[in-house]
Amino acid sequence: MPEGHSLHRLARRLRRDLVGRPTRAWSPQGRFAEGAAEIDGDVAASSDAYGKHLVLGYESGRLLHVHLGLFGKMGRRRDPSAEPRGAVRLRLATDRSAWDLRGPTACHLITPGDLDRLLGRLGPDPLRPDAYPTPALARIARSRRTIGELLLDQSIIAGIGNVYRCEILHLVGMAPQTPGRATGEHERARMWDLAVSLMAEGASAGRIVTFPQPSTDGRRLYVYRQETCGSCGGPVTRAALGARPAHWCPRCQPEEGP
DNA sequence: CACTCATGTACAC
DNA sequence: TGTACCTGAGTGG
Repeated sequence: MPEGHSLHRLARRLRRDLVGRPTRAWSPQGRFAEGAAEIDGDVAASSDAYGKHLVLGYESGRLLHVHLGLFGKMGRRRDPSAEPRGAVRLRLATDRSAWDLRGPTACHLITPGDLDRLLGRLGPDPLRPDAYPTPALARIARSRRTIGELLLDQSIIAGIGNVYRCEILHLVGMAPQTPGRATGEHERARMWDLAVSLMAEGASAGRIVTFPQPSTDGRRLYVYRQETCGSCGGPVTRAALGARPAHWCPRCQPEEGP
């Protein structure tokens, strides 16, 4: 699940649950024992998502940075004293609940300088109200890289993952191989607007839905990991683009010139 | 049941 | 460039 929408949803739930409360922290699995000890008992002050990154702030000024990666999870337990199950990297518990972090790519305490550097290498996040997309869209307009690669580059736009990339390209009718510089201004603006609206819906719903609901066959996506295209019913093509498999409909998303 | 693959980085080499 | 992360949905036997 963890594209940007999941992290924003998680940040909101953690904010509701943790902020303002003294929070016990420890590492049942042991791999974050020292970091957890540093924030143990601290009062949580903020919970924010930036693209796919989660940052919890504490009243002491300490900052906890989490990136879930591909299969990291952070799940809520109602009973704060419930026994952790499995490989729990970090448990955060207040008087009302506990949160268990498993399998993250990153879980570190960071300095304000680290946070600045992190934010400095992220592009605008469609889910942040202050996001300013103009320079990012201009970079796409100048780039010889493919639009499929550019949409996954977190330093251009932060928070889009493989599902949203494929779905957004379908909705604008563009093949992922299209060079950034071959995209039109209107198409670039529409890709950004789609990212904003689709990811906001995903954050509220808790899952990615791009196909109009209710769909008769339970379909939620047009092309990502689909056999047939949700628009025309034709076969969906799958091919690695950069490191990751892209899915698109060659009929609805024709390749354009360079 | 065993096995593969996945919504993604981070780091070792 | 390859591997770690070590979850969980889906597939096949």
